[in-house]
Amino acid sequence: MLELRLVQGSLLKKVLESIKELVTDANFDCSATGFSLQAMDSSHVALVALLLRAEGFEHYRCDRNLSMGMNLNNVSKMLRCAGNDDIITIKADDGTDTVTFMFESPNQDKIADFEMKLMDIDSEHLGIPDAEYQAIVRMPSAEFARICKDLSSIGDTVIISVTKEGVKFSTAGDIGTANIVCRQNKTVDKPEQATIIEMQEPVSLTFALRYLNSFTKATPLSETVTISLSSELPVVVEYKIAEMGYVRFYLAPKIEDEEMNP
Amino acid sequence: MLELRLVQGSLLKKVLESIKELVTDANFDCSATGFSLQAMDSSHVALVALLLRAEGFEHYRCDRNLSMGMNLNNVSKMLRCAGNDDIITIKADDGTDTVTFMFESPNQDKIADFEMKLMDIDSEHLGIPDAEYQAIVRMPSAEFARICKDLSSIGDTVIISVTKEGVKFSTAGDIGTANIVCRQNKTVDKPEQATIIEMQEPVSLTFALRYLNSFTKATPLSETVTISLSSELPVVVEYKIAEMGYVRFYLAPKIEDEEMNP
DNA sequence: GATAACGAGG
DNA sequence: CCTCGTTATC
Repeated sequence: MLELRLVQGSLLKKVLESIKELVTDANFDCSATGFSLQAMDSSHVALVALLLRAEGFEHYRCDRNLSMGMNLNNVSKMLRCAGNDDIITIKADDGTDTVTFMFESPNQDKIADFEMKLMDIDSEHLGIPDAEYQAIVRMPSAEFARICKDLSSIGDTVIISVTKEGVKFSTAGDIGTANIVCRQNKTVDKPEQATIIEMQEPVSLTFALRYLNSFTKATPLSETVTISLSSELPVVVEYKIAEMGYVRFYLAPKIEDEEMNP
Repeated sequence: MLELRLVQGSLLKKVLESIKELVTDANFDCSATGFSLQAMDSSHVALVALLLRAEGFEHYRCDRNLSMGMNLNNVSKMLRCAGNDDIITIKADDGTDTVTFMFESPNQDKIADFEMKLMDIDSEHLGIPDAEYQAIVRMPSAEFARICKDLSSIGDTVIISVTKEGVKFSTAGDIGTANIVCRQNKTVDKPEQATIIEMQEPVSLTFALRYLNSFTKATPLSETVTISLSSELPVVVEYKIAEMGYVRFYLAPKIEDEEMNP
């Protein structure tokens, strides 16, 4: 028996909007500690990891570990039927192969329930090692989204270079080249407007903008994004979900030979 | 000679936006008592009835009954040229086959007139008997519109079931099922937010969501919608037009055999 | 032409 | 939070 009640239902709506472009089918894993998902994107290049900790729910009951396979587009269709201030409850009874999403309007006048069949999905649950990163950049998520969108109108890939002074995003395409430098800046009115760089050593890596632009669909989840970089390691683009967990996106850097012969 | 002056011209704009998706050509009937229209939708499944009473106009002159055939898309194109706070005058001289729409800006700085050829349209004017309905639901029009839109992302038809406690909208589709229950609620801040059920006996009927979604184009006309249901009778979805009349949509329920073999 | 996504205003 | 008006896209 599973019953998870989330008062801020809009959070779940945003989570699904942020990952459904990348992942079509995935298993949602429920345990006593939380609600999580890990899945490769359909072209097996990027990886999404979602965690919503049990403490973030108003009620969290999960009697035994459960892996529920769902088509994320269908989940998204159902969640779009929830109002932004609805309370969302996810239910699954033992011995059934369905999940129910229940939406309660704030004044309890409207109660909706949506039932969906679960699917069997093979998933290799990859252990993601905690790595030490050469550089970690924290910046406003809207600014990162704007940069990725802007650069993708010039080129297909971005070189992200971090030094102590700042982070540089560079691209090149048929029509020309572009460089956007964001300087470290801790002296701002609000901490979420800061750009902060924690650097062990300078690093410069190349990524496909197409995937980064998908990642930025998570921008509504957090004012801030954290980008963790190391040579030879996948970049981690993390959006924290207040009081509950995170959505993390992983993407392997392009190696230089690939850049020359795309 | 016909001359109708309507200070709140935006009303007429909204009326046309609400019915033009459903009906392409129709006769506008003018008599001493008011301005009305009755037409089937192009697939002959739904019926639209409009009434604007003479008292709602600032000037209303109609010397003899007149039936003016128009293409509603063309009328809508002209009315889109009127500002939302323009005063609209509809004119037709005897012995001509044209109608003139005149738009005056509030400060009288701009006066526009648009003349349109009338068309001959066969129309069987159906007498719509005043029926007793088993259940009449009054609810906020925006809420009804939201429900119809949400459910149509899951299924094609909706079962509307009314009991004393509330009204339930249910659908089923490939990805799952959905039920939305609205409880009767008279204790709200504003009367137009109430959901009120007048029920003689419980009723449950099935309708095509496609048509209901067209009906909800009339939502801007009224904060409130009234849904009148009886077994074997077409549902009536009514949007009252303040001080003037109404737009009513009629749609026959699907019978169960049709549900099974669509 | 209609819907979706975005940004501004109430 | 919702509504509107606009734009972009199919």
